[in-house]
Amino acid sequence: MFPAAEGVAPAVTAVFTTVLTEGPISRVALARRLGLSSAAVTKAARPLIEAGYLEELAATERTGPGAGRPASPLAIRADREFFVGVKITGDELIGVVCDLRAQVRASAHRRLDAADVDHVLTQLGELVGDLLDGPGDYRARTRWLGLAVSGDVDHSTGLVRYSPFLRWHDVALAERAEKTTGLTVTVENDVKALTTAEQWFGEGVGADSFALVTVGAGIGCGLVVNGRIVSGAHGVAGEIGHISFDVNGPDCHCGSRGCVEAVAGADAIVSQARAVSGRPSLTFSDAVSLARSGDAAVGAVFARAGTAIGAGIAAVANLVGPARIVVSGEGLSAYDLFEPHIRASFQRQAFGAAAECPLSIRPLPFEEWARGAAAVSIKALVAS
Amino acid sequence: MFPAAEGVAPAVTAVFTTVLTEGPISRVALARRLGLSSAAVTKAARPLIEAGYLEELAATERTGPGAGRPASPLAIRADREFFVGVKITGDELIGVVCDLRAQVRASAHRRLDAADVDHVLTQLGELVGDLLDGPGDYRARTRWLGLAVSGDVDHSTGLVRYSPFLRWHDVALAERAEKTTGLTVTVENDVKALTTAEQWFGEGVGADSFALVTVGAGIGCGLVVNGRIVSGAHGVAGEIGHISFDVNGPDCHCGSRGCVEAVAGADAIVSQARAVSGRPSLTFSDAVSLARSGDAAVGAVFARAGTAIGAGIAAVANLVGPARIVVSGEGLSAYDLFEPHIRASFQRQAFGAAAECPLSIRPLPFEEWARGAAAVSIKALVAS
DNA sequence: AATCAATACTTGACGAAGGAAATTATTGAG
DNA sequence: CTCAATAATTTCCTTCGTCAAGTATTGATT
Repeated sequence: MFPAAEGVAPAVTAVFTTVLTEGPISRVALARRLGLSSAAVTKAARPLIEAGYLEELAATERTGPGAGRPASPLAIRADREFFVGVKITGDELIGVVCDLRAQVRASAHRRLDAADVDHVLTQLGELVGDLLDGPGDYRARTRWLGLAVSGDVDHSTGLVRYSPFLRWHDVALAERAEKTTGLTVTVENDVKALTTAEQWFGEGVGADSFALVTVGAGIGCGLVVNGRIVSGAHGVAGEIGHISFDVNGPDCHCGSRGCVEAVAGADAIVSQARAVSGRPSLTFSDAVSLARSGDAAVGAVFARAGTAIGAGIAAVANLVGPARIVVSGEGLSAYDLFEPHIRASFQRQAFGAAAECPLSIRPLPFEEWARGAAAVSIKALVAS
Repeated sequence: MFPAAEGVAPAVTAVFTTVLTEGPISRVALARRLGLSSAAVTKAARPLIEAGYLEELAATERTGPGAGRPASPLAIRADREFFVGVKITGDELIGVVCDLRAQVRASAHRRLDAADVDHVLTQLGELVGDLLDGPGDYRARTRWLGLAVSGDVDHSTGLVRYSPFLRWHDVALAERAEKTTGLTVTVENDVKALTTAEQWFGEGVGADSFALVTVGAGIGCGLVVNGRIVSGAHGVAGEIGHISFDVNGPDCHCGSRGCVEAVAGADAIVSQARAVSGRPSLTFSDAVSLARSGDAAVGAVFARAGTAIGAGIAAVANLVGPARIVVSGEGLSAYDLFEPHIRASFQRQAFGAAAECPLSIRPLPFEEWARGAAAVSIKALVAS
């Protein structure tokens, strides 16, 4: 399988991971970066090159003084292997094929008529078939399938303990999906999957700690601290949506009041917008249009939501002090309406140097969720 | 120095750390616990025993089936080495001598007339002399001094970057204290030091993650996630005191409003108690007495403070999901006034399973800060 | 052009660390 | 008094990574 599979040589994994995340890099630079001797890097790189996972690039133009043998950087051979990632929602499957660098090569989706496990698996099997047997001829070079599900997921066993949106309890999803597809399956919580993608292939690269905040139906948060994802001892972590920033705020379905989600969740925004506009059938995109066309009352709803999100982000910054924070999600398709209020609120409530934490605020293509699932399976390959 | 000093054998450190924190434990149990072969544990334990750090206890009564050779558990020889820990505040030095198990063997303190570095160092030298040359004859078996300071501290270099209470900027404290005392000095932020003590020798033992909340002049929080202390990329972490739980709450000195500290800090409690009681010179202990004797208005001040602390703790639980939370600090000498409100507020705002996180609420002897400093130096010994 | 310094990489001998399996130690049960 | 069970140790071996020496490839200097 993977060159380091049996007898796991730490250096092999370290070298591969570093080349994967920090791009073409010479052996000497790797040695410095990893605290290894250059001899160790040479030895670790060889099986990876022989197995086709790495390749040597032509010497690049020199930097520094000018004398000396030029480096021949190691790079990932992105098309050595492909990975399928699928995000499972209550009414849809979104699937992608990614290469080793987590670049999306193909995508497809399927509507779900029901969320029962059998139906989902049937559709999943067909979706994977469409992706792998369609143009691109990925089938032969694909062994892994990553699934992303919202809710409480045990990544190590592939068990979905409880997923409220899907109404699943204790579903052995990895096992069943392996039977259906013949691929090796990883299952992960959707926010954690997205966080993994960001950690290895996005803005989290090189950062020892960072936070990813997702804004959509719910407000979630994936956390990386000391280079590792935070899971929560009781299965709860990153519940930024249920931090209360206003003791007198509106009731939240969780039983508390003034939660971020009760003000900034998609449902909350729609119902507030309906109330202030007097239009009971208004949708989220109607609200966005109204706000953009200058409706002050609806604009204030978005402002209030942005302020709440900023408060939640400030709490993250004050508590764990991530190196950077990415704010993303479907809700941020209207990010122009949120952004200034998120930033202002964050600056107001971040304590001292925490206010220096860079925020990236950007919308999130829905495919990203599926890409996150694929990223988890890439990580699983490396660990295998 | 330490048996594993040169050529750092990971197993030696792992064995020592585990015996230190998880008490007398047999080699076989250690092997299971650490994922090592029993042969490796035998080899790692030998130099530790020879150096006098560990000893073999007599076989204990058996558990389980009943047949087989009884285990001879390994235990720390607590009096093998002693450690001085000193907490430096703006007007006092509190010092202790601890043994290897971080048990306090002696303590002393000194008032400070000024907080300038020279004066502090002079007093520190005398305090250390008093502790080591007094009864107990610790001098010969003491090589380490741990210092705990509030503010921004670079533990790796022993530099105090900025300490607001002491008004210190960029003081090379470790270096200077080593010259003064002749001991090897570690410097750490006071809350982190206390957290270390709790992680290795207190309620954090065995927990992969936990939080320590200190209630006093300020409200602080030390966090351990995935077994490691959280430091914050920008030097800020655990600032639970500046999480806002009420957008319309009172102004805080940090520039925001409704911060936990602005309601539950010692100063905030005193000034609120003065306002409601109409006694402008009332002290913190006066407020405690009034509340305990049934003064409803002053009682409400404490209730409000407890509610604020509970909100902050709920934010920690929702975000990082620690295995347990310890609430402690000078302010909790009046913990009977806080406790029910902390718990009620926590339960209300903790999301889902986060509410299952056990809270330990207890007062904190002031010496504990100094013990924390000593614990950091014990950790430094092990890492050396 | 020949040489040299500088840097990148490779090779092979060595040593440290930990594992596997056999061996010794010590107990309780039959 | 033997046997089964568990704990600890010993011996031998593999693996991993370092060290130091050597090869490769460049620009600069003579």
